[in-house]
Amino acid sequence: MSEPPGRRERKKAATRQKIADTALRLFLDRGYDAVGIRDVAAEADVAVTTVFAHFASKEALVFERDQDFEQRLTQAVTDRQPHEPLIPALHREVQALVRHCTAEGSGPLRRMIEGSPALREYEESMSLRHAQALAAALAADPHLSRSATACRATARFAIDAYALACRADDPGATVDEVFRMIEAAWEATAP
Amino acid sequence: MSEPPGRRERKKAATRQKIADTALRLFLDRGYDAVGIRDVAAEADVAVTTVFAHFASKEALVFERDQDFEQRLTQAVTDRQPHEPLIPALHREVQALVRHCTAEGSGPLRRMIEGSPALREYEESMSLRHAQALAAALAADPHLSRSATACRATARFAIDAYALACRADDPGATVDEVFRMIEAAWEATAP
DNA sequence: AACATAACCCTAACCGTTAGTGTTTAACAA
DNA sequence: TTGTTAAACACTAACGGTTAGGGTTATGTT
Repeated sequence: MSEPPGRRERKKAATRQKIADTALRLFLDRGYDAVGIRDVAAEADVAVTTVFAHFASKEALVFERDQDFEQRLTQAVTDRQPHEPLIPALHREVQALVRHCTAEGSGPLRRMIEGSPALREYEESMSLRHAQALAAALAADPHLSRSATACRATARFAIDAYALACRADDPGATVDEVFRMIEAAWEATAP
Repeated sequence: MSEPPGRRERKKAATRQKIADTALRLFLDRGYDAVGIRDVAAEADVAVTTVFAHFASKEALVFERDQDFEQRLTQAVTDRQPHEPLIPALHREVQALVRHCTAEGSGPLRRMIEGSPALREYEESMSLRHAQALAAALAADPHLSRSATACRATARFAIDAYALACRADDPGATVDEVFRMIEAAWEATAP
């Protein structure tokens, strides 16, 4: 799984990193809309096509850091202790994810995202994909035996909790409050 | 509120309608991605700039029909009988909206939307705005006196119900099931 | 009649994104 | 070592959504 990477892969990773770093720096410096892909490419000293060889879109440059979001969510479900109830495990993980997204130093980045419709849309779209992955994980858990609809709804509710908390005055309390609601909703689906 | 519209406004409305109709026809005919804005403009016999004077984006052309979605949702809350409990009223309205979106003849349109990432993203984005409007309506209701977080969460849950049902095998049953969950979640927030 | 302006047109461009077509260079086999 | 292959990258040109700039026409108003 982890062969010592050759020079080629190291160079590729370095190029990718350089592009991402340059982009984020320029975006935070001059504003997301004021920086074009051509600017990023020039500053990173690569061709425009190379940027798109590493990142699917301009928006993707901004969300380089949190790629494992989806994995962490689904693992919170699949890797929890046997017989540990679902909702507290999910609650804990969402709490952790929210802390990460509202951590010291993430302020300017969040402000930039909230300030750009394109970035907000992109983030929502990511969230929906994560909700679908989480729904699949819930549906696959043999201990849970709930309907597909219940799984899908609960997954979306959990993502809602995350989204609301990231923008709330008191993120921690928001996660707790919404998860009290989710707990009740989940119980209402018991077979 | 409703002065008899002059010739000018009538012509404007006619132009808008012609653009929307032409666009939808071409999209359903040849596929959303295969039709460019320049094609729509040419077929509707208007300038490209005129298209964007009436519609904010290419995607907006597709969703011309359901503009009153947001209004219907919030009115279901504000216009309900005095002392009528919130959730059943919301449940009924969402049920109606889902029926509208899964009605006979809406199939091709839905398939087109689901088939285009751009259209899906746009619809999500609309939904989020609707959720915010609904949350505001909930927060403004003097009979409800719930926290802002509870209102926001419930609003998003209701939108989730709509979104899930529109894509479900049995839309009606899906709305009912998710609203059973929402009812429980809402009760859990009682002061 | 004279004016103001809303609605529209045309052109040219900007920007994200992609296709097509080389060129370099790391990885590897002979 | 040398030759081969394929990945990574560069360059150019274009496409499609979107907008700015600047002009024309027709409508409502004085």
